[in-house]
Amino acid sequence: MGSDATNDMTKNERKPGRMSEQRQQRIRLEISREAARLFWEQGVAATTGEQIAEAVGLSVRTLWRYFRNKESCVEPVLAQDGEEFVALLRRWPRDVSLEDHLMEWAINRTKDPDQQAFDQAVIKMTVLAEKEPDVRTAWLMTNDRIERALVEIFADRLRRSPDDIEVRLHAAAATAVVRVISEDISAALMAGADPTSLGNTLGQMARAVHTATGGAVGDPVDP
Amino acid sequence: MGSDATNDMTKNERKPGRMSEQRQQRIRLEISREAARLFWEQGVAATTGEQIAEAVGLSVRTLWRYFRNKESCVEPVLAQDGEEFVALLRRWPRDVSLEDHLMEWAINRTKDPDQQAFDQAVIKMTVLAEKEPDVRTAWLMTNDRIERALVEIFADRLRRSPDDIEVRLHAAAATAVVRVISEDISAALMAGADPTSLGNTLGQMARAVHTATGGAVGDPVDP
DNA sequence: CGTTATCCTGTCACTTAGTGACAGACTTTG
DNA sequence: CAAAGTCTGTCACTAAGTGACAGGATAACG
Repeated sequence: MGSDATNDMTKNERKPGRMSEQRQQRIRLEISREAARLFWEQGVAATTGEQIAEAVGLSVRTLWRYFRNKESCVEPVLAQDGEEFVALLRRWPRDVSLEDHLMEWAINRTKDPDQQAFDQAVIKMTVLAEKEPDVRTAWLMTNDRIERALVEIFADRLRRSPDDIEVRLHAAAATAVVRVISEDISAALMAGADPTSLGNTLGQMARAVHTATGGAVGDPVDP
Repeated sequence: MGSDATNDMTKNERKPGRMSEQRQQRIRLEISREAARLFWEQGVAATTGEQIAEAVGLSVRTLWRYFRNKESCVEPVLAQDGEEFVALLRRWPRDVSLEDHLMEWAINRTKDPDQQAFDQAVIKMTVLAEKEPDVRTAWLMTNDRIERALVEIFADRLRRSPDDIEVRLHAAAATAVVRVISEDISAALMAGADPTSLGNTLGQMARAVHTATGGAVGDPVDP
């Protein structure tokens, strides 16, 4: 007695037949890419779940096991940049300003060709989100998740509670301005703008976050 | 020639059998109330379109003519407070601060009992939006529309273009903080908080908007 | 390497969401 | 009242999404 069997692992309980988290995500992303392609080519309404499933090589039933509805199929693609941004903020050193941190990242950033092709899909979906309501809901849900992540990150950085209303306000405002700038950049790139001016837009993001949080987030803080 | 017949009205083209805009909105609101009630009582998934239609006394076909899908049925209820807020901002005099304007409105506000019962539904849906993904998408879409309205309002007040990125950033940040405060208030009221402290929260909103816009929106501006 | 416990997946049958077409009731303008 | 156009319900239909079950795949363990 006193020992809960099969429960003594510290974390990450991997059971016999379960497939790796990584592989799950890969499949979700694969589905998302195809869904994004089809949505772009023929519109959301004209694209059926069957088409998406077929494009990926899955049964329709399995598709609905990975995504609860058609719109959410594009979320992994839409979340791409946001996740990267959130991951970047998690590594944000306390003694560095946001602008410097983003800039340094922009410089060290590697751009493999596969990634670039993928970025194209992200841009397309972000632009599509302006017009297609179903894609827009997916886009807004994605940003909602980013906001929740930022609450944690900001709380940590400001040494405040994630329940603190001010922290939540800062996270919401920051997410909102980052979203708008993303939309703006996507629209510009789609219109054929020069991508080399991207370093500038990261600075713009940093400044926008600083402004939208009333200066609370962006400057270095004491360790 | 040179005269496009049936097109010479200045605006508001009313055609023979068309019913008034007002009546349309009333029906939408009626549907929304019933949908909100059912969603609250039994959850979204367990509520069918047929149930909503029956509760209102419409055929299912007609229900789908008023709303393109199930989630969006609650949008009119969720939009209630937001629309009021937007209407309030439209009447915001240039020589008055946001805080003063909101406060004055709070004082002159009449509270008839039917309205109060309705507010209860708004609060319930706002709280429900925290957990139920389908209601959350509706809530986010509602706030997205508010944001677009704020772009126009801010552009007008700041005498800038609605396409100006800064104006859009201000609108996005402002909408975001107002949304978070709304969620906070709703949660508090649902938990049984005293509604008389509401005057204070309007001040909080005004200050949050001022902060989130970097001080650009909130102060009086010259006429 | 084989066993075993657990999963992931496909098939099938099913309910619900949502749409197109058409006919009749209704409503506003003249 | 007449005319023109809209709103609504009925019917038939497609597509979205789920529950149940059986077989194949997979990771842990010996």
